[in-house]
Amino acid sequence: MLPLSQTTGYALRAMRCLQEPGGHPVLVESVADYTGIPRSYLSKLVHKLAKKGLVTARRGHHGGVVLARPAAEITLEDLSNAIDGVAWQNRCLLGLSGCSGETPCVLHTFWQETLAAILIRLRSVTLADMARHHDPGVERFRADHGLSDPAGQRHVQKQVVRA
Amino acid sequence: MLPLSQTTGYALRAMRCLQEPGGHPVLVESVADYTGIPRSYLSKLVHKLAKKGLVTARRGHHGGVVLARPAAEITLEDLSNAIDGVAWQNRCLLGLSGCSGETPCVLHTFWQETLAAILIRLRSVTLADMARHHDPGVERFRADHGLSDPAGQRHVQKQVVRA
DNA sequence: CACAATGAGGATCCATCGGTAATCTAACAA
DNA sequence: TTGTTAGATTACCGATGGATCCTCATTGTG
Repeated sequence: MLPLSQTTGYALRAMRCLQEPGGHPVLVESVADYTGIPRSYLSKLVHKLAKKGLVTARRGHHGGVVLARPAAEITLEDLSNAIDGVAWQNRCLLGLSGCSGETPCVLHTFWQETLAAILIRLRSVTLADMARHHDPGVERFRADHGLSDPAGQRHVQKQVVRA
Repeated sequence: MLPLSQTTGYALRAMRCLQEPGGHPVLVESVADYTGIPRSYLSKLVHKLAKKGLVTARRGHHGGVVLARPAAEITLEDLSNAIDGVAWQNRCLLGLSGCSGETPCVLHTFWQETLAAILIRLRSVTLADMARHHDPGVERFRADHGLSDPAGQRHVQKQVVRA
């Protein structure tokens, strides 16, 4: 019922390897080799992300994939919505089709507050935040592919969530 | 990756129809008819809940299902754990098998805090809380089956969750 | 004991998700 | 134009979750 599928994890890992808009395209194959994500599956995933406007893909010589927006403007929520959709945010916890704001089920308010808290957190983390976190693997990858190093800081921004 | 499957919703709806330990057993078929949950599927679900020690089922004449613990001592977390298990609580958001407390991924702390917040909320709601919420449907069901009315208050206890 | 009531359990079906492989097609270079 | 290098597309496989049907096993009643 809740999202954040394995594929969303793939998307996160893959997009960490990409350049900001205008930068050098990276091959799907390179990303697959480095991350361990199956190539064919990653190819479809990239295509999906392209359709959602999160990345730009070009075929042929010097083709590859680039971020379609600055990393600082791509949140975990964007990824989740692109891949898992938003249907789960409207589903009744009890599975009642008639449950809504006007005719709420016993747990309607409780559940909506829970979902809101989750979404706030997902919205608080961007790709840029992830890049700021020290990660030898990704840094080596970027170096190997002649990509810019986005930053040097540590740790994802600490967040406080209230119901 | 996250739990709270459709089946967990079924379990919630079904267990709301049951009596406290020592009370009258209710037929699986009655619960199925009232809730709309498919009988055969509910039968298996009840069996699973029985194995997990949440309900007691007896076959034959005057058989049926009863809660194995007081409704006030059965939380949403209990239901979730019984049906969806706890594996999702230990999975890395990025899907990295090597991610753990000692070798955390970029989002390890963020994700653990998110899960903790969710669990706190799930732990804060009991079957008894749900019963206190006014619900004509369930009340009619209980009356039809000669079951006690657990309370008369309204609304699930308001919860505050902090990261 | 025989029968009826009632949960337990097996076989099977269908949709979705993760995954694989082969082929098609756009982009560029020589 | 021809060939090579990419991503795009299609078909298909296997595992899992939800669901159905039919039969088995247990429990109480007369």
